[in-house]
Amino acid sequence: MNTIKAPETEAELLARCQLLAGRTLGQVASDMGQTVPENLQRHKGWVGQLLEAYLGADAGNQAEPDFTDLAIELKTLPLNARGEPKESTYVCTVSLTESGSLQWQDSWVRRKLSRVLWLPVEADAAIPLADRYVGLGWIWQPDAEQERQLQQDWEELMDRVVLGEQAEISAREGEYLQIRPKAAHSRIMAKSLSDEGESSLINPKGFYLRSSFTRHLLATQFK
DNA sequence: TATTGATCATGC
DNA sequence: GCATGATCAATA
Repeated sequence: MNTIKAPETEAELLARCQLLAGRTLGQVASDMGQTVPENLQRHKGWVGQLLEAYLGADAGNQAEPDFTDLAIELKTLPLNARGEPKESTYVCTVSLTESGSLQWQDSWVRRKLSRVLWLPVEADAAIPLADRYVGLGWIWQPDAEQERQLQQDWEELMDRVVLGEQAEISAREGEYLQIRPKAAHSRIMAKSLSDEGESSLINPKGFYLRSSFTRHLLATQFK
């Protein structure tokens, strides 16, 4: 499979996005010397990893932005048949052990979302994987209002994590940012901090952006 | 049918 | 196990 060097400037990255726009996943996979899986049931991260490779993301599975030099995070935006975001977007794992002293300003969520390259991709189940078109990506930074919304949700959720209530947090909480299970399966256990400062075992959780939030981003970008 | 909770692949 | 990349599928 082919390897592509990381873009050196934001302009170079955007130029690559323009090459990508209007092409199908099958064409991109072919360029990269990859084969398209039959479906995504056993390849859930395939689209994201293919596009990372095509654009030259260099962070691999490190806890860093995809384009380390540019400090830009790449996220695909799966679209349904109506051209709206189909799924919530995974942001990062909930910090299990360092939750106590964390401030929004240096939180993992804020860092990851400070500069995001959104890349819309068709994800309607009726379209064969290889025939799905990639849209035009754009670089987003939260405006004051969006950041305020995210910070508010984040602080409410983190308050409960700090109180040792992480195990009880449900995906119903948070207006734009939610916490959901994030694991290989529901029986694996990770360390968390209980209210007594003891460690307890729960299943790991992650932060997600609700599709209502990304839908708004999309509408603002292409209005 | 939208949403919540569960699950799949990969690298170290 | 935990980080990356997400979508699947049961349920409300």
